[in-house]
Amino acid sequence: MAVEIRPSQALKLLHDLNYEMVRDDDRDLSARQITILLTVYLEQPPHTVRGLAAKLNVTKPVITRALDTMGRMELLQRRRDPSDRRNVLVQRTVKGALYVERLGDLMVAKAKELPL
Amino acid sequence: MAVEIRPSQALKLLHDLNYEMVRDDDRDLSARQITILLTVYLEQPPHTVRGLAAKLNVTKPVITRALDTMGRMELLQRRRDPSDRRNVLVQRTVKGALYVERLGDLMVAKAKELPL
DNA sequence: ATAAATCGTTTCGGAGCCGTATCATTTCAG
DNA sequence: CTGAAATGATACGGCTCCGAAACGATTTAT
Repeated sequence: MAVEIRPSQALKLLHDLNYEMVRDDDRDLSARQITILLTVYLEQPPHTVRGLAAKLNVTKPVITRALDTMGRMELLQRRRDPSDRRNVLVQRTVKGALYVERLGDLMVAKAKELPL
Repeated sequence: MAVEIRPSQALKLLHDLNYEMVRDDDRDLSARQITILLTVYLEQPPHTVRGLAAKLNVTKPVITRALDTMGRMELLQRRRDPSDRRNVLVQRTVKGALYVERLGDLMVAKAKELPL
């Protein structure tokens, strides 16, 4: 039981966070894209297209397209698996790491500002 | 300083929350839609199209379309302002209140499960 | 009364994402 | 060595959303 938070605080935190993301960025990531990004950055590699699709309960093209988009944004990158060249390994990037770090810091800051 | 949370916890919370929303719902709300919804439910009325557009730094048609979509979902409803019939007042619905409540509870539950 | 301003909606062409089905490449089994 | 299986990418038609511009309805100012 690490983090104690009340529903009204949780909702305000969620609001403030989304608000910042909508206001700052022109293009905001979808819930699916954020989930993919955070999965790659928080969970143990390796991450494959098939594995991510199964984990998120979506079809493979969804992952492929998300990798196209987030690859263009340089938040994630593809790497062919050398040991089985059918696989594509999804890996972090410097830019993506900075983005995720900024997101975590923003959330911490917003949580600190919450009223009792 | 109400809620203390570390960046790694914040990111995991964000991940888990988005993960649930992606897995459960077929159609997930965009960041913009969530922000509009929570603004209406958390901040003081009245909420107008123009006011919401200015607050979120988006164009008016974005709000109109979001109201179309979330109106079809019965999460929000439009009401003509009787005192100035040019205005549209954005109001809560029973279904929307339940949705928001469920969202807050889900976030509280996920926060509770976070590792130290 | 008429013109200007305000407000929300609609239209338009363009872009992104969806799921299904299919494809090329690579690996594995017989 | 050849055919089946596995993996990720692509083609397709459909749907939603986007910003800019134009529009109708209403209110306010002259």
